[in-house]
Amino acid sequence: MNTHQIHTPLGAVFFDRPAQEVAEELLGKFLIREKNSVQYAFMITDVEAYEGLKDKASHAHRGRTKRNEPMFGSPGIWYVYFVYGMHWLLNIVTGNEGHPGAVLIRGIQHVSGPAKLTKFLTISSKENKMQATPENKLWIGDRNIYIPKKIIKKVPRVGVGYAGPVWAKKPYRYVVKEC
DNA sequence: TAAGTGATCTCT
DNA sequence: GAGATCACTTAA
Repeated sequence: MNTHQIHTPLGAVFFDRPAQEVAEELLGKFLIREKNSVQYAFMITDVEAYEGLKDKASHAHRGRTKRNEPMFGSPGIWYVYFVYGMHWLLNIVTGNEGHPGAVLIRGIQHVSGPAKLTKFLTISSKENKMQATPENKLWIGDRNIYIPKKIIKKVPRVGVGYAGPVWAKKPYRYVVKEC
């Protein structure tokens, strides 16, 4: 394909860092989906970080299983899993191979809610473990937009009460404030 | 506020 | 193999 590339695709270098750092910087980046040779780009506005084995809210905290295996994989692959019998959730894997970490993409402009997002972009198990690259028709691009720290809200993650008071309260959800 | 829905994980 | 749980959404 010979499309004019206005976004720089983000790769392993960007994602091989702590999930909290990647999460915050993902705000203002673009989630890009290609359908029928057309690229659709949406600015990321809401994310959550899941970092390391110690994070009790993370799927990885009980160690490696078949389900959470992608979290232990190389930075910049997708971790897509099924919950509540009906929803797919999209995560990008962070940290080096063997170190479990991921950022849940909760919202893009005009689509709030992690399960609505995957439905809207037709994301499911097919994307699990795939590299986030243009070739795979689902990736994250940088259009060099700067989100001022002032308008980033840091709040507790959603639906993680089971993690206990300490981990449930960590402000690992990053949201771009509405203006 | 509660139900829907099924894969996954943790016990027996 | 059984039972509980779950990074959610929608309708009431």
